[in-house]
Order: sequence, then structure tokens, then C-alpha cells
Amino acid sequence: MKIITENNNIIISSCSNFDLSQTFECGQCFRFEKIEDGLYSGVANGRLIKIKQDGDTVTLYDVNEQEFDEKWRSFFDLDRDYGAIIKELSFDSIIKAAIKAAGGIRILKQDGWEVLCSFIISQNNNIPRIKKIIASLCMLLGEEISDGVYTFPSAERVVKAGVEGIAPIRSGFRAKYIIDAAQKVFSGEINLETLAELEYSLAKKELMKIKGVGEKVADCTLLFGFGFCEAFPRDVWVKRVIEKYYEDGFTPGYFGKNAGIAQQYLFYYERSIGKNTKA
DNA sequence: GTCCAGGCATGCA
DNA sequence: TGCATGCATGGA
Repeated sequence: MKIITENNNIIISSCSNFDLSQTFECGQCFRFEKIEDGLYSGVANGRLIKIKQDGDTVTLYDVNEQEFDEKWRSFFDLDRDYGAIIKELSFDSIIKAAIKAAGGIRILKQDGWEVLCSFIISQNNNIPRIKKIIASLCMLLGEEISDGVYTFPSAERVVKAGVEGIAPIRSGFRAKYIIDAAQKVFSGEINLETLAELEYSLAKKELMKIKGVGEKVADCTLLFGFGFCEAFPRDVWVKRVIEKYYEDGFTPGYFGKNAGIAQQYLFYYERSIGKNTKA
């Protein structure tokens, strides 16, 4: 991997195990959209960013070196050796096939509060609608940083809006969960600043104090927002994979300390099969 | 009209 | 501890 700055763009070349479309379309984030082939735009780290991939070259537009080092390097998880992880994980034919299909996924290090809130919204819901609800939450309570572009609202803003206040986003029964999460985060009852320092099981317990946060939402939050790669969210797709291919041979801990990354490969893989075989 | 969607809270055995 | 059911909403 080589990184240079050119015309206030960051150009990353020889970038292995990094595929933008897999990374943005594996369901870990909800605020990035494809503008054209290989070009994505979205809001993260409090700003709008455009990013493009051409072969193994990735360009971040309008980003200087300092901002890249402070924010985007960790956001795209560029310092993790995915090659080594893939090698370690390639111990059965199923995960091997999943890696073949999804080995370019990077686990994005997103804002913890945003991830928590997003995955509360995700429950018993479909991805297009999850995106819609999040977009309208941002428009309703976020900060407009440029024309029609909004940041994700703070927990404080959400608490102050209340269940009635967020009614326009039409999140249904999840509204009370969103408010409970915002209340606990804003009050400090749950401290997201120090959550990453806890042991995985303790961090998970903390998040599950929130109404509407069960094992799956907690695991997604820990994996996508707090760097806990051992978190293995069991959603319907992954449960399907386990039942279909592993039967009884699957135990907690099967994928080890990078179970979360394996989970994303399997999730993407199983969904892509569905898409390709739909006559 | 019916079913489903990156689940969870609740009640009951 | 484990299992069935309801839940808001919108698209297929």
C-alpha cells in the first residue's frame, strides 16, 4: 500500500483486500451511495466525502494528509492486515467461498452513537427502508453542512426531540428504543467514550441495558462502531448460513478473534447468492 | 389481502 | 432457559 497526496486528494495505490462496493454494500453502513461505477459518496466524520476506486487504486477527494491520518486511515481500517486475517480464516470451504466473493470488505470504523442508533432502526426492517429512516432522521435533526447534506444528529438532539419529535421519520415501534438509547448516552449512563476499553462481554452488557438492544444489535454496534472484531452478529442471513452449511458443527468461537470479519464475508456471500440466482 | 424485512420485549411453560 | 407472539411501516 502506497499513499500520496495530489491536488488535495489522497491516492492510495497497491491497495489489496479493499473493494469499495463490497465495503459500502455489505450492510455495515447506511449513508454511502454509489454515484457511478466505482464512485461513492457519503457522510461520515462530520463531512461529505467522495471516494473512488479504479483497480487497486483508491482516491479520497478533497482530503489532505493530516485529515487522512487523523480520520480516514482508521475509518477504512487501513492499518489492519486483512491478508493475514484471510489466511487465518481460510480453514473451511464455506468461508473460503465467502472470502472469494467478499474478500474486499473492510470493517469501517464508524461513529459509535450513529452505529448504535442505526442498528436499533435496523431491527425487523429491510435495508432500503433503514436507509430511508436514517436519512430522514438526519434531515430532521442533523446539522446541514451543505445543501441537502446533513450530519447524523447527536444523542442530545435526539433526546430533546423525544418520541413525538421523531415521529416524522416513521420508525414505528423503534422510536421509543431510539429515545431510550439517546437518553442513556446523553446522560452518561452509558459511556460510549470508554466503551472500547472494556472487555467485549462487558461492553456488550452495557449496550444491552438499552431497550431495543439485544445481542444482534449490540454485536453490530461493537463491530462497526467500536472495533470489536470478535463480535459475531447473528442475523437471519448468518443464521441461514450456519444452518445451511455448518449444521451442528458450528460453535461460538469457531471463527476466533476475527469472527466479526468472517461474519461480514458470510453475510455478503449469502446475500450475493440470492441476488445472482434470482432468474 | 398476505408476507417479509441485518430483532426484541413480553408473557407463559 | 426456551419458545411463541406482537410490533409499525412500507414494498413486493
